[in-house]
Amino acid sequence: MSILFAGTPENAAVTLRELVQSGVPISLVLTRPDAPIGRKKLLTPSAVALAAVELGIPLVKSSIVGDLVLREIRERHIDFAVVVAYGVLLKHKALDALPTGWFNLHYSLLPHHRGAAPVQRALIEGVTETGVTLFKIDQGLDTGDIVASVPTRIEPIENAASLLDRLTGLGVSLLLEHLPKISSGLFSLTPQPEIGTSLAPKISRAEAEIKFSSLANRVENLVRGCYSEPGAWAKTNQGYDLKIYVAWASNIHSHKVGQVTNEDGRVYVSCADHLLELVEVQPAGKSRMSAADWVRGTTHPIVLGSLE
RNA sequence: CGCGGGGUGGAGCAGUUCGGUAGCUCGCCGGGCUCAUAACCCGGAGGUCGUAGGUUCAAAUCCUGCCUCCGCAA
Repeated sequence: MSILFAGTPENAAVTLRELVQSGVPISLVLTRPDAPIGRKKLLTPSAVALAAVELGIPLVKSSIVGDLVLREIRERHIDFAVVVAYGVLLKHKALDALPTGWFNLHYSLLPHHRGAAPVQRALIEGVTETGVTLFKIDQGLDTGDIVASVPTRIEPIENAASLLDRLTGLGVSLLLEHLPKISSGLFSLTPQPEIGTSLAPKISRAEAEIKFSSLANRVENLVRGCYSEPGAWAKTNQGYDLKIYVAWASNIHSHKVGQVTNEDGRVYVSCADHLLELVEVQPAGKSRMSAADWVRGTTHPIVLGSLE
């Protein structure tokens, strides 16, 4: 038995480590190539690449599953692949290269939230339930037949980062339960429902801009969904952008939209209906800080949002 | 050489344009008022102003190099 693991970001690396620790026979790891990161454009290996090296597992870095990669796969007699946030769409040539197929762990209850940002979208939309789905990859975007899934309730305090952490754990359990079945061929495939499909593309910076003319809990959802990347943000009347990392909708009636007020040591910004309490923010060019600290240092009244 | 903003007592900032012995809002310590308090009053400690050099009678402030944190863009 020989399994390929394909993935790129941190939660995929966590999954890889857990699987290996539990004795899953992973004989090859596939990840995206080193990418330039940050202002200095330092070529940085992916989290999965680092994990593979650490675990001593053969590693292939490629964003194209072409002949070179497929040769590696054949040489190692890979039976099937587990894909967790690899970030590359597979063509049929690649899909056909494995006898049993490629299986993707997706962080939503398919067919909801197909695409790159299922966790963030679920939070932004304010749904109360999501989950993890294991499915066999076909040529579509997260459209393959389902092996298994597990639902979970979204807690009111969760953000994209903490929810992803939790889903990662659920995903590992789901894999540990079903990989043996896939190995032995004792699994069944269920086509995804045709109704209820939705797409969850990556969150753009433009989408992460807060409109304080919307309801406070909608803004809160955006803040939670955008944590910590890309980070919900707004323009200030001081000329710089402010990222808002943690904020909670209150039931206090709002004043003038976008106006920042300081009451009883708490910092609020007015939305359409209620005040949103700001907890943790980051002015452009500064480090993250508590909203109280941010307000303490300001010398003029602050208004958030585009001044139109 | 992609664009840009910072580094000032424990925290967040002002002061830098027009050099001249460090300020604000908090926190902390002590005391007071109070049934009590995160409220109020009085007092106190705490800073080589990132770092190295230069200009000057005098540098947080002007000039040069370096370190470092961060936003945008990729």
